[in-house]
Amino acid sequence: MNQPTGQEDKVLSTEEKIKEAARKLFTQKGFAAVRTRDIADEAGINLALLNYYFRSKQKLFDIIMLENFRKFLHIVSGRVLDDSLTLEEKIALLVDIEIDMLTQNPDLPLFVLNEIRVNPNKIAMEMHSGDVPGVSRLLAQLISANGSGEAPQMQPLHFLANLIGLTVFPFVGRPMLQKITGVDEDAFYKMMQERKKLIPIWIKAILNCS
Amino acid sequence: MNQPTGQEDKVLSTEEKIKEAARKLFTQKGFAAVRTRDIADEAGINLALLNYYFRSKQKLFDIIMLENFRKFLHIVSGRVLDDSLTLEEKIALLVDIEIDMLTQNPDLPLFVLNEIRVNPNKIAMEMHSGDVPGVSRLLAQLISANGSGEAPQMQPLHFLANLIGLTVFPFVGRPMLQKITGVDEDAFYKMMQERKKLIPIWIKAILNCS
DNA sequence: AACTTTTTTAATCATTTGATTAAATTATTA
DNA sequence: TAATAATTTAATCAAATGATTAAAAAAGTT
Repeated sequence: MNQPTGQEDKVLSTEEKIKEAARKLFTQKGFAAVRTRDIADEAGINLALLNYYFRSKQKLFDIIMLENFRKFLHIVSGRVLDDSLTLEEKIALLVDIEIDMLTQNPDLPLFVLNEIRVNPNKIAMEMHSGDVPGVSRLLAQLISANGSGEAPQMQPLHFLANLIGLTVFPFVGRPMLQKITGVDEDAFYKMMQERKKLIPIWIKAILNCS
Repeated sequence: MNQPTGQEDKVLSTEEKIKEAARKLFTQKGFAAVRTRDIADEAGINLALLNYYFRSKQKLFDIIMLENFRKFLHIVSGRVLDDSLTLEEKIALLVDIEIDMLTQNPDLPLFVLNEIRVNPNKIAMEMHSGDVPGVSRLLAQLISANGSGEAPQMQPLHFLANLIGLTVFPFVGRPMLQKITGVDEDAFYKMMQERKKLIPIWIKAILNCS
């Protein structure tokens, strides 16, 4: 009758309904701005069930936070990790994957960046002592490229800040950018698709100009 | 005896003490995560004085929000507005000013970006119907440069996203970037100073490569 | 069907929190 | 100095909020 028809959260267990409601609200507004009653209403369940399944608001939040972190960071590791691609190819792949992820989860980066600022240590173990798998290999590749004459030197932090900044920032600043430029939502997301091709070119230009 | 010695908030009126405490906490943690008692404690005043001087938590927050917005956006307009500088010169000036501002107010961008997301309309009038003075002139200059053969075409949104992304993002993502790259705080802020010179070069390279 | 376990509900608790009040203190004015 | 106004304080209120409880309903088991 009703297979996954599109958006409705049918055929979800109570526990899943709560979690999805919590994910939506927490990711949108952060821990402090969300009431447990908001979550219960959004999920369409009795308030007590939240505590029945998840013990406390904080424990529920922690689950969502961890999943959001993984979604934001682990994108990188999976496909970029193994292959023996060139630096340029990896960049192109990474940007492509990341922009798709951001298009589907536009609230994610602001949530993650806020959480990291509030609690820089809680994330520490998630990127196990500063080692997000894919990224560290990418940086190693950058450094070895630094040695060869191919591209001039660039500090890993500058490189990462540029790559993530160009990729992620437009999503974080979307309302501001739209307001200033007058671009509507459709056009905005089309331009984000354009950036899949543009950012790798720009990064290359940046690497070859200092 | 004690002139402005450096950091202490001496010789501040009660009203000013409350406002400074509120600015610090609200900018750091947002509206919902801050208690009026936190503000009173931080300011070292009686809780009732907050309402005596500012009526409500919301009204106090609105004042701080407006000032933070102006600080974040109006940087641009002042000095970049009048001069008859070239596009490149304006970019260099803008990046320089903005990085100094961000170094002194590292919490500002995340606060502003959060607020804009929560309430995109409240900001609308602050950048009066999409017209931040300095920026609109900058974009006009970009578009006219688009016409001349000097630099290839680039959409204003891409241009702005790149410029702001390269400039602002490192501050928003500082804890993450530090954790991944292992760069300590001193080195980080030194690199932000480097970016004053680097970003204009990079932007130029980006404009000349598509 | 009888019984047990799991899930759900409505009601309630204890704290927290934004705000107010009336009295006390300090500063200002006449 | 006396009177008046402004500021500050401690106590308190009412609503919001996270959490719990006991009973009811549903699902599962024998």
